[in-house]
Amino acid sequence: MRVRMAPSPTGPLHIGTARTSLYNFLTARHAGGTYVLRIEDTDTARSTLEFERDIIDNLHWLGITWDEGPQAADGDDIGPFAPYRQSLRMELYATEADRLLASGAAYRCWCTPEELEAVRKAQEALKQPPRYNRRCLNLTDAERAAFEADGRKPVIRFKVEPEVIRFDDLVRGEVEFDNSLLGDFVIVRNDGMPLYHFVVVVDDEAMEISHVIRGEDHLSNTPKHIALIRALGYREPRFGHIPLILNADRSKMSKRKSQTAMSAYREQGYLPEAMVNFLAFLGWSPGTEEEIFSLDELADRFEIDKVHKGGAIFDRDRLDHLNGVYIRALADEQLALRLRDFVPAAVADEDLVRMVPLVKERLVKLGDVPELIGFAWEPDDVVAGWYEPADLAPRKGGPEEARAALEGARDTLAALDPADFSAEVLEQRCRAAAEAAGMKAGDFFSPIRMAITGRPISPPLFASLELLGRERSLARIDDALGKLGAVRA
RNA sequence: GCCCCCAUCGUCUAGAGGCCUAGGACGCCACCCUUUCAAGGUGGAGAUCACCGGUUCGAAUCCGGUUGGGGGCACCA
Repeated sequence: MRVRMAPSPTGPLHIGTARTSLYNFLTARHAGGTYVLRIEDTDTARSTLEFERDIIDNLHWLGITWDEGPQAADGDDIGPFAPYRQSLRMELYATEADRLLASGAAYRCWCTPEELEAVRKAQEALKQPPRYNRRCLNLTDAERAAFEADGRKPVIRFKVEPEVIRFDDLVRGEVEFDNSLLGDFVIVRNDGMPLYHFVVVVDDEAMEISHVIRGEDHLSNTPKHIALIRALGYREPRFGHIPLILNADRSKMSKRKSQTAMSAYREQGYLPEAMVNFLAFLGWSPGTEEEIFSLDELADRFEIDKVHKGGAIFDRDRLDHLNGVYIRALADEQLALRLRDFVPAAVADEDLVRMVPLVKERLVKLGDVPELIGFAWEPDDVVAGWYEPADLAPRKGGPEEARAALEGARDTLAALDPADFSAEVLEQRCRAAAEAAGMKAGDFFSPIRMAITGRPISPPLFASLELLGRERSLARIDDALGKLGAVRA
């Protein structure tokens, strides 16, 4: 089995392309087949090396690897059928187009876009299906010469025969189309650039692809491909059309309505293993109630014929949940490593590891870490700037309660030997201080929380104090007391 | 407009004629735990399986139609 993914570098790696790539990858891995990456960059106006780099990098990030094709955006292609970039395979396409021309399966057409548009309009007015009227199919030599003399450059059209095309789709079963409804489509532009429907067929044959797994948006293009395959005398691969990933309104997932660039998810701190797990289940399930799967486990269990037919909405809530599951499953040191890029470089690695237990079960995305525990590395005055004096008051109480709690906390912390500055001792002493002040624990702790973390919600208070240390904790409590005093004066 | 595909809780799904008074998960609600927020635990609401007909002793599962949704019909991919 040889499968391939064929992204077009006309944009960053799209969630849908990633899922299609994943399904291809899993299919290949499951069967012990070969996986090929081919870059479809025949649209030179829109293709860029930057996008190619983004696609390859993010595919690698997900853990998807391939046996043949470019391994890096600016690296060499590896594999027996190199090159794997279509822009480098022009001679082959030219040769195959010539074969089609020679056999009469294709012909040159000199119609201009304006003429084509006029014909289309007329057909629509007559409620006829809009398709090419074959004006150039049987031109005389004189007519062709006239067009050439006119400076017109011809496109090459494939002559679609009126026949019913049937195929057994890997996920949809028997499907049939009536090609007599199709117009003769263009396979080579008038600037000599071959077009998608043509090159995809030529390359799949050249690269000996046995299974073509792609999005459902290509289902109705398949009869064109099969017609081309037959005209060229190629072997017909198996086709499998997987359902589309949808926007919340059930239209095809688009940049307009959803976040579609994989890099955006990566930057927010989604874990690749969570993304892979999530994507895999958008249109497939193992048929059991298990739902946490690693890439290897997926490769083991995935079967293309168990893929669903209906499209699936991209559900952020579910992705968030899965991401949390994967974050919590990480060992502290591992999580610290993953968090590295989301925390200022000035924060020492060992300090970062100490922060992990405080944030681990609160993180939805790695990128949430500054919001959760930024107080640990931000300077005291910055943290003090996060709240107003009034925010120090406990839920039920005012400045007086805040002052009482803060003063009680200051005395308690000041009396502690630095060696005893642990969450456990802190909690014990502070509870005692709350009782001495005649306050409920919650009311007593909340002003302290605000003073220490600058926020009304935070990781556990005493662990936060321990993390910060005695001096910085005291300084922040004094800052809070100062803000309180300023109000009173 | 034409062609094709699809259709189970709001969402992702289990379900291949009797195991289904339709199961799980996310989200939502309540309670428990608790210094806040999470995490965790327990419970709950939520689907006449789009609708109508047919086949069958029996249908979410098979067939037909209807409706709804989606995709495709480029000198884009």
